[in-house]
Amino acid sequence: MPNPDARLPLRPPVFHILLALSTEARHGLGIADEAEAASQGALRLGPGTLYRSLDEMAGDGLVEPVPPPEEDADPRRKYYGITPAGRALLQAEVARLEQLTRHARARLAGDELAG
Amino acid sequence: MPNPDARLPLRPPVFHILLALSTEARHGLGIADEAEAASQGALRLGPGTLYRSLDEMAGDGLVEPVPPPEEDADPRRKYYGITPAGRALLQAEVARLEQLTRHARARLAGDELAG
DNA sequence: GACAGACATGTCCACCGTGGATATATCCAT
DNA sequence: ATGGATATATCCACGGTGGACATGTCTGTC
Repeated sequence: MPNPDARLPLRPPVFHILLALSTEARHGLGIADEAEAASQGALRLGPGTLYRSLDEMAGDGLVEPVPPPEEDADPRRKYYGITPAGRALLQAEVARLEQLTRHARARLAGDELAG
Repeated sequence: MPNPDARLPLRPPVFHILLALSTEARHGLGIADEAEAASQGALRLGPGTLYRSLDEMAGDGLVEPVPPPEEDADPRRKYYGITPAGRALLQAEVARLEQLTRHARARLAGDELAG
């Protein structure tokens, strides 16, 4: 992945899945729960989007199956971890969003008065 | 609009149209050009999305038709300006994106080494 | 040990937004 | 006057979304 920017912008489900996996490996529904909590309920990841995205992302090398982090984990759960390529792509997207918000902030300068 | 957050997140075209209008009134294609320049070519606003979005946003009171800013402007051009409601919504979305990037940055702490 | 309900993954389908193609009209330059 | 560029507007095929549904498995209770 010489140029992650070519894959940007990330679709919201892909972004939130990468973000949820950035701290630790999780299983499908655990990712959805984490994404919903992190966005304060704003994002609801339906099963269709969730599992299809995970398949695609695994095919693209952004995430990969990993063994369960706990010995006695529910064997139905399939855990995924983020790959270096996935982390690089997440960083590129965050940088892009930061640039976007900086640009917007510069344009909205002075509007704080209007609350 | 007592609670702008209820309309979040904004679809990318709506966000970029509001952003392009945040500094000055513009006409349709001028908005598309500005949005493309501001995103360094990353966003291409097709005519379908552009004019449909403008119609919807005008119906929602986010933008409104305004007289041409120049006396000798091309009469074919239809200029739009951002309304207070549109500006409030744009601010809410920027705040949401900032919170999202802060959250992501906190999780990616230490990754700068991998650059 | 059998049953019921919850949990986890996976598939299918209808809806919606996107953006390119196309159409129409008008402006500007030669 | 003619041709190319500009501007708005509509139409349609494509892709993504997410809810409904299906299947299988685990856990708790009696």
